[in-house]
Amino acid sequence: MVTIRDVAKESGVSVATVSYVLNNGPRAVRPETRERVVSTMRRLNYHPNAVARSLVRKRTHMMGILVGDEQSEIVNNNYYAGVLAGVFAGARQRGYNITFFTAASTDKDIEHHIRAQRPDAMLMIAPRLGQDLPKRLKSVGVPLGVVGAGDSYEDDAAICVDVDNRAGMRLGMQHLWERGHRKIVYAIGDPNQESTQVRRMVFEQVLREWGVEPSEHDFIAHSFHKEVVYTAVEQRLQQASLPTAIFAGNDGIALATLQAARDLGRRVPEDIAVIGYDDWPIASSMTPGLTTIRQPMHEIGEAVVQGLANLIEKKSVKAETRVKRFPPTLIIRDST
Amino acid sequence: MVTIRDVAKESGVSVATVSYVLNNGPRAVRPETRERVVSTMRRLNYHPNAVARSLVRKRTHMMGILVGDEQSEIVNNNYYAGVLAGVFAGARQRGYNITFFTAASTDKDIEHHIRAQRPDAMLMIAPRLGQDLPKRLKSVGVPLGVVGAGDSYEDDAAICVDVDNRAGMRLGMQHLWERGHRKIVYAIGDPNQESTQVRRMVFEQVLREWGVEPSEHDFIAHSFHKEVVYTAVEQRLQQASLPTAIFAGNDGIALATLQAARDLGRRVPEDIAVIGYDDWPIASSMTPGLTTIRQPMHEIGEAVVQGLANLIEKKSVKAETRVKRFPPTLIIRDST
DNA sequence: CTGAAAGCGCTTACAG
DNA sequence: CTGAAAGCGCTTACAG
Repeated sequence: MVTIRDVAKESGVSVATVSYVLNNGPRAVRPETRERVVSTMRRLNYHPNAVARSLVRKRTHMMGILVGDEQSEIVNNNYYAGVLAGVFAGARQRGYNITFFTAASTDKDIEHHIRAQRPDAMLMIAPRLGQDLPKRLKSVGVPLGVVGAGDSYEDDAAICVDVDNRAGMRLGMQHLWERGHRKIVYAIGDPNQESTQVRRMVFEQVLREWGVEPSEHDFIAHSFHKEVVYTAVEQRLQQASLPTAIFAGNDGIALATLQAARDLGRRVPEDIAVIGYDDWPIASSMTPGLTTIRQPMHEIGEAVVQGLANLIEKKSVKAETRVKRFPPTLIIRDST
Repeated sequence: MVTIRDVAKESGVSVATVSYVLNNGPRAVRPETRERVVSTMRRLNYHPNAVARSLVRKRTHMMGILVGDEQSEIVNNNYYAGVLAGVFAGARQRGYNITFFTAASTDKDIEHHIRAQRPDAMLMIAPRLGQDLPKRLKSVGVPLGVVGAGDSYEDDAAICVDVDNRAGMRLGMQHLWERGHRKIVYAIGDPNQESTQVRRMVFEQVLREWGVEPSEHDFIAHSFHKEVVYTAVEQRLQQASLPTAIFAGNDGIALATLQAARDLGRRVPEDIAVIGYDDWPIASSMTPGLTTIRQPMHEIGEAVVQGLANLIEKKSVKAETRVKRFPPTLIIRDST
């Protein structure tokens, strides 16, 4: 590998000078000298070693994401994947790489890993509630960007981006109301997610506004696993006092719901309406096409990275960009 | 940040000694000394700087993946995502991080980026054919692992892992034959993918074995985009000389195919049978449940990383592990 | 406008 | 068993 020293020697200048042409400053270099250096860099096929650079600059141009024991999110959760695509796009614009830290499992391990690797920032996508990692990161001094956790980590995260879940839930409920639905069951996701909590709250709130007192019976599944959802829907649809609509916690839950309804011979939306949340790419291909609440996953992913990049580079960020909420959209298809 | 020097001073030893206890060798340290060093490391909350380490060791413990202008694969291609999950699992086992290089677009950029970042290896998942990146990487000296490209990059890649596509295609064709299908259309994917090429070849071969001369008319779509597939299937199903079955290039194509058939009022499998390829997590949730050829995506992802790790660490790899083919499985559901 | 030198935080021969 | 020192490949004050 050719180093800065080789280029210096070959150009008859000092390594300092080579460095200054490499970085376009901060000190000026005489045009002829710069020319000469540039051409020998090209001739020797020189590429500055980013590792050495990181060491002295104390900046790795890398943002980290943790990947746990099971990496099922990437495969089974299109929200996660959609946000990730946005994260990559944002990282590309700002010149960051995205590193998945695989090695760690306990919070302590993770802290160790991060202190060792020196990412410029860390990212959490749809984290579970009640983790103390954000606090640890804060003490380590690595800025944290959190996506899809509402304001639950607002104190310890530098950037919080999410969809406006209250608005999204109301959008869906209002749509069901307009379609004449009064008896609605919520096939709700993992209670350990902030979004689940908020949406549940709004669901109950809206029910009360309709003059209906919500009960535990209105919630089923409590999980994102398709098998669990399938069974829960199957059971609920065979009990007395049938709902006319099911609100699904996300489009994955909606898919399992459609499947259970189909297997029971129920027509959607005639016998039972189904509405999802997220608008996964496959939503329009479901049978029937799924009505759902769209989250701008790509924009959300881009936004965290932009926010973090601003923070890293400008050392500060406007208060109104620290916490960002994107508006959801109601996408009406054939399932309601 | 506390450094090795702080620990040395605080323990009354040299930095060399601290380094040797840190790495458990290669030189022995007196037990009492080691004890003392370990405890001050803990007390000072010391975490060795991986960047500095990488600089001297010339090993980053990182494998890189390129992400292009559009990152749609992660969202729309469950094969890619499934392999990725396996890659993460393998990386975790062997102590590597996975970095997505976002910055580059041209091959030259990419080479530059890689020379700068110094990944221990690079990974390509389902790459398009005819790229010269593999050759460039070879000249850079970074080992390359290729997944899902058959043997097309065998000369320049260090590790090639894939499913046995010939076997997979035969499995599907034989199943269709047994179900009585003689007139089959192949909704084929992007011709720029090795898998597409191989499967097409086997498709034609099997047809000839059946005594049927394949024609251009037997292939439709030539793309992985669902809109393109939808339109192609829609048109084909309204022409004369209807097929009794459609073989889809992957499960995404199969989904769009099912959708088109449904919208035309065709019953699956009664009017038209559909078989997919890959076995995405949603395959069982389609309407009807999709018969498909399963690829062990997770194992494939793990295998590349294991192969590369062996290469990096042992400097060599057995010839039989350099190229690896996993057997596919026929998963029979309700669409055939 | 430019060079010589210190330093980033480690590892590892060299010498005892 | 251990320390002093060189070196990995850069950046950036310091001095001219």
